Amino acid sequence: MRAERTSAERGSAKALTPKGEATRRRIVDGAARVIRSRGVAHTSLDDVREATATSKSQLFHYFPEGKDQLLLAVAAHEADRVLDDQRPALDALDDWPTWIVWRDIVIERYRQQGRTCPLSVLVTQLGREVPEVQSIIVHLFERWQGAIERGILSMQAAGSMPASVDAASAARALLAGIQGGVVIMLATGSVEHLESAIDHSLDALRVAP
Amino acid sequence: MRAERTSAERGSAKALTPKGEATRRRIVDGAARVIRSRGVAHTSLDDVREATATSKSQLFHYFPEGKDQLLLAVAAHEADRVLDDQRPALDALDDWPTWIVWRDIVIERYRQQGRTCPLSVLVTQLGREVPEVQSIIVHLFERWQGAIERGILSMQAAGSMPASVDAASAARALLAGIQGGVVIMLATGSVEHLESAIDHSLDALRVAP
DNA sequence: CATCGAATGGACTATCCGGTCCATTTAATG
DNA sequence: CATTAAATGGACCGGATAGTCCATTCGATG
Repeated sequence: MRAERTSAERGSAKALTPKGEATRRRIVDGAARVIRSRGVAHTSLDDVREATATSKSQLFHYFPEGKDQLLLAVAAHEADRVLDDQRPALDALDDWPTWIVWRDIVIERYRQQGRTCPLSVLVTQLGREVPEVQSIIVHLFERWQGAIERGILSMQAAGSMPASVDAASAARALLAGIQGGVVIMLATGSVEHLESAIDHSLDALRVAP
Repeated sequence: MRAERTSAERGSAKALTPKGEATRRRIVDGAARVIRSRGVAHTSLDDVREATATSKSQLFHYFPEGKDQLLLAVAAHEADRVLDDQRPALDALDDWPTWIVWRDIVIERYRQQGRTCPLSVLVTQLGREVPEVQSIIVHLFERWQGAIERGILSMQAAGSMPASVDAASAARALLAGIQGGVVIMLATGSVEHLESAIDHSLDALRVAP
């Protein structure tokens, strides 16, 4: 249970052969799949074992610190997915059409995801006694907000967004709106709030005619 | 595990004597306290038993459907707390000073709450196989958003907020911003996003001078 | 082909914990 | 004071599951 060693994440793993790496990947992918469909709380290591055609010893061979370490790897995997799903628009918010495309991608992505948020579920499961989980989320938010902020600055430079607004603060507000929209969607099943949140933020970024 | 009966919540309980009600309340309060400090995932019925000076049979006497039913009661309890903590300002958003007071209350409340959100943790734990948990959250959001919307309408009627904005949509965006601000705070420990979200929403509601 | 470490298989253990059961005490009511 | 139902105490059970251990196979390298 306890995660004593603070590293053991990406780099320092011990001599993985290509075959080993493939197996490790298969485990993480499979675990992510199972968790997405069933929820962490109802996913046992045996479920993962079965879904990935591996044995118990393999699970502990690749994740010697146990289940928490595996869940951490899954969380990192899911966090990457979140941003990947928004690309390439997220990295090219340089004109209004791209902003609208991005808006639609985000809304559609979460509409499809529906009532489950693998990431939130993993995070609350691992809880604060596993500090690495927070770094994953913080890092995700930083990258996400950074991309938005870069977009705003780029638009301001082009005169397409008002120079009067503080890009960093606006990016924070927009990111918060998205997160909240998703949270509310998890309960209500509707993206209505997500849409309102993004649209209100974007409205505030339109230049006065 | 299964919660077959859809009621068994507030009303229909079977003949509780004053003493019984007191015990039941003690259990819910105590469970909420333990969960807040330790997280659901690491709270067993024995922990609750110990913290509330009760016996196993009492737990099942008051919550015959088991742990899920108890967690549900705790969730309802925590949801009520959320709104209560914002009163009376939340119900009197009729002038700008009250809006600012409310804003400060919300931010301060969550600043103090810090990195734990008992409600989110309960909800993700119970998951979708317990439908009642969603009603609790949806109901919370409805009441919360309703109060905000009433405030906006009241301000518009007084000419203190622009009549051009759609009160319902603005309330949705503001609520989403708050939720997202809290979510981000859970990861980063900072209320910066919460502040940005609320302030940007309020800025959009100021009448042009 | 021999060797050695990585990769794999799967039985087994230890333990935690939700839930059951029955015995006992408390308290309200006639 | 007798009766009855609610309230309480706590031992016990059964299942689930994280983690261990050792034996076996695979594959690269000399």
